[in-house]
Amino acid sequence: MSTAAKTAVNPAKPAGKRIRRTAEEARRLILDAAEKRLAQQGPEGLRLQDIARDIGISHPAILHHFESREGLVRALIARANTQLRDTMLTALGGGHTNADASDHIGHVFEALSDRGTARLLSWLLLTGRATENSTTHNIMGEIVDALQLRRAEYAQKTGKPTPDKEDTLFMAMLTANAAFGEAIVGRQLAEAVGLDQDGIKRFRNWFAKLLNEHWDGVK
Amino acid sequence: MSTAAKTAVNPAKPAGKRIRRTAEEARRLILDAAEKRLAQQGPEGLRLQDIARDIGISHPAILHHFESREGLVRALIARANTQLRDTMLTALGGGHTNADASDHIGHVFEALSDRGTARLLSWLLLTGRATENSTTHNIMGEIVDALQLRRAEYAQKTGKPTPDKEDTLFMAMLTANAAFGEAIVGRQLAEAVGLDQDGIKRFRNWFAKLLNEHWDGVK
DNA sequence: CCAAGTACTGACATTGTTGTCAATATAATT
DNA sequence: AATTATATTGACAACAATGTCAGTACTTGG
Repeated sequence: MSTAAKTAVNPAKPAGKRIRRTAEEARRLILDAAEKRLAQQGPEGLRLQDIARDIGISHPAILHHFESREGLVRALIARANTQLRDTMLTALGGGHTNADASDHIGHVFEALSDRGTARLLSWLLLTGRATENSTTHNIMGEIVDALQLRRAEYAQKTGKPTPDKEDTLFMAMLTANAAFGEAIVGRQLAEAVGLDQDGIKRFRNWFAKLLNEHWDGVK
Repeated sequence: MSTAAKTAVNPAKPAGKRIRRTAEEARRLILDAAEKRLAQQGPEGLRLQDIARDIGISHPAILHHFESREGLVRALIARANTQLRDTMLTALGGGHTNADASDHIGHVFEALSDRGTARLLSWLLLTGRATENSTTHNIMGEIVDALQLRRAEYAQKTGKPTPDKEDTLFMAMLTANAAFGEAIVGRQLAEAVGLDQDGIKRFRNWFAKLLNEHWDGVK
């Protein structure tokens, strides 16, 4: 009986200007927006509709580029990982041939805690999603190796014995832990004890110095 | 009109044994289950139906005890905070009159990273829910004060000058950051570099020793 | 043993979010 | 200019999660 007249949609289609990006551009835009929301509002702020609204597109567009929400998350993980590795390696590698290692560790520290990278990765780890990802594996290994190399050079130059590799590993681990911790509780903690931005800077310097002392003075 | 015959529900009510707890017991049970799920599966694992299923009740029961999901979360925050403070203060206060401060810091470290407390708090911080809570405020302040006191005593006993309070603050901050970091990335990092449980223990000892050296050797 | 209070449940309402689909607009190519 | 490819959209479908409600069963106090 009343089966018909259901296909009629909207007779008036005024037609609008539509921004059309390249797939790559669109993906980048979406990932940026997603990352921002994640860093600002935490895990529960990752809703397709919100992200879409943030950049003025419709949410199916996101689905078009990433298949599913899960796909978006995966892409987010992948990008965060490569970004992290790049930042880390340049922080360790480029130019600073003469600087000591605690300086390098400081760079690693900043690479981790700056931007939302650490927060993002923290969430991924909290949700248990980054388990299968082996990138962390390689990163940590590379860093420790690089550090150990520098320490060996430094030790030879100053005539001291080459430090134990586990000691280097622990320095790197402490740095990573502290950096992640700062990314999460840093702001809270800082304002809890009345530290301003400059105080945080002093803290980082203090930490670098602590590592330096240890670097020089290890048995 | 077919308005009637809609009130008829289930004619057969076999009646079943029903477990009835005291309100307090029920609340504790629910909070435990919620905490467990949060620690295991992260933020997205906090669904009323799941929690209810875990302990064999219906999800409206949870709502009955906590008003709303938000109420449950609040209760979770409150309990985590008091638990944390209690653990911290006993770790700092009781009995260890002669132990040095890095030992105390070790206790704080473990109090934070043991159980799921740090993970739980991390999630709360990541979602920005613990902002208004002033407990962190007091905790951190108390700890730093207590530490500073011990350092002053220690300094006087060994004839050294009383160390700067900011130095103590930074030691506490580093410890907190590292503990939180370890709670989140610790396991990942450890297995990434091939550290077993014993290795993690060695790392903690190493860290305590590092703080000890600094404690003694500060200018 | 009766009554009152309340922990608890099943069914339903409501809302919000992901995902699907056909249609449309825009850029690139011929 | 016409054709092809695809980025984009609005409307709808499907589902999941919180919340509501009337009614049920257990405990306690008289």
